[in-house]
Amino acid sequence: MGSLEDRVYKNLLKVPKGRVTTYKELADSVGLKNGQRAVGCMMKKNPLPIVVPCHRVVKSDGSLGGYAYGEVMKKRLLSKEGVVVKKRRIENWDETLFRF
DNA sequence: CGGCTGGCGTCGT
DNA sequence: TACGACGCCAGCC
Repeated sequence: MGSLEDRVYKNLLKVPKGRVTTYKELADSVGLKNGQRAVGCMMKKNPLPIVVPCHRVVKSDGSLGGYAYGEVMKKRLLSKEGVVVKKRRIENWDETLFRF
């Protein structure tokens, strides 16, 4: 507890369904100014895939980015939560993006 | 302990 | 708007 990854996961849990956050925002929220890739690594290593919704983490330009279980699955999961994804791009970006 | 890779970001072309 | 190059931080070999 208290480790970097734990803080990342905890912050990610704050993101409600139907909203998403970005690697940048998440990294910044834990004190890392340029830890976007580091966050990606943590998501990839995600020890609690069910509890931690890594599919709600997308790129800053509105594209979904990658996903350990495939981008298709990521898109499906997001769509199920109400996030509209149009050709690898999230619609209503400012409405969908959750800010800490 | 050194080097490479990766679910990325930002800037320049 | 799309693509390429460089930079960043945390793991893995």
